[in-house]
Amino acid sequence: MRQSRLFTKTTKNISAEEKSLNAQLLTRGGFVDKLAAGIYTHLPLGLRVINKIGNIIREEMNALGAQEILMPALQPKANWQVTGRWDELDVLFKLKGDDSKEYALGATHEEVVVPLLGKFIFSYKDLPISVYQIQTKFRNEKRAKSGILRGRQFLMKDLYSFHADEKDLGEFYEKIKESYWKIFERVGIKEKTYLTLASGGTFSKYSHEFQTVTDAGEDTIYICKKCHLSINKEILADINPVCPECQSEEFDVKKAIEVGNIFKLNTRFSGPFNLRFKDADGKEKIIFMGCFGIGLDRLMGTVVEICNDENGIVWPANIAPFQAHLILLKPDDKESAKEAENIYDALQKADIEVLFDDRNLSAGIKLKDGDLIGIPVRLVVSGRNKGKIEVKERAKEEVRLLNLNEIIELIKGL
RNA sequence: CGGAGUGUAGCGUAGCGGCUUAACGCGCCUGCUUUGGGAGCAGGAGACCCCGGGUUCAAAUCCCGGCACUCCGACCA
Repeated sequence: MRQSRLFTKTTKNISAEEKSLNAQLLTRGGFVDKLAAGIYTHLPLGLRVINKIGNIIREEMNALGAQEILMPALQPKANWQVTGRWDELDVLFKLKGDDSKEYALGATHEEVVVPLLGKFIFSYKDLPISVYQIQTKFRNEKRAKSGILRGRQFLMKDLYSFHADEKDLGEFYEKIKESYWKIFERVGIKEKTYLTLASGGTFSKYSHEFQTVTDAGEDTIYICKKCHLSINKEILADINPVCPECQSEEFDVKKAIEVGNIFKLNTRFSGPFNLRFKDADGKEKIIFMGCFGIGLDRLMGTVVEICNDENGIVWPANIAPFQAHLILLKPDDKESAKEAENIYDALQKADIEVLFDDRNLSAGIKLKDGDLIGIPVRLVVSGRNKGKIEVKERAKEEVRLLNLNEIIELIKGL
């Protein structure tokens, strides 16, 4: 894509009121725009990141055999009354149509997915099954905060699994854990992420959260020095002061942000909706469920909180908005302009996503913008280096002169 | 939902009761000069000073009430 055609612009001036680092960098770089507290537009660069995160999640969910669907955000009151959550769930947005029928905006989708699957699951032969979606969630947070980390509207991957018994649910739960680790590895935050024992809410005693350590986090976790399992402060009183996994009593205390949460719902929702199946022995049995979430916006914000330096964002290669940032430093120099056009074409033919800064602006602006936007590989064409292209990786200091083939190899290897 | 702070041009800010005809920086437009780390000169456009009420000869400025945003806390299936 030609940067001269990108309608968003970077800016130096953002409100002193915006304290959150992820919001500062994403706003300055033109990735997001805030409409209201906790409500953001994804601009072209930001949407590309979100889509890459979404596709990584899709690949891992599909690998588990889960099937992608898309459920409605607008949900009838009646469904929420079945589970009692119309009155219980204080973050639920409620609204009335002209006909005075009442609706909820989906804060989560158990109330839709359970009756949905009830239309298709009859026999033990239909189990297990899992479905997921990537969809907008609405939660009326009393206080939106931390930039895109806690919004009132956000994209979430939520997967719901259906099982014949508790044992099968437990096995699937372990598989999801592995799958989540792969996702967090691919988006570049695995090293700072800890499996964390947390409250199970109203569903079960405990759940597991994937908590990524950053000072921007809202949660406090106790990381076991011995086995690296961590414990959310919220339940520490229950099991204090011993790690359930290894009995160690030594912890590192850190702030962290919850990037994923996995629950054994058991029969909390299959019960009220009477979701049953006929087992091989001819008996009607209740279905066991699990639910498994990852917030996409929050994941993007978490990556930004971790991957940055004083000059801007440093995107991990797998989720960067583009793979390469080609910068034509002196657009008036016809020879290097032609060279840059040729490189642009060649990279695109090699199937590399490239942002081409062809703007007629000063060198300083272009280089600063490049660092702020944070694309992993920067290619500078200035007419200075005949036959070679100046290459700098965003995460490194070193500048190298390479030819086109070497560059393509470098980018594909990241 | 409690506490605190802040709302002035597209953005960031100054001005906080009378030399105010609302100023400065960024951005934007014109022209010229520039081009390896947010360039220079000259000219120009752009503001219901958040909304509503009040005090006063006089309100961006003081008072009251909204609304919005930010931070702290509570909350966070």
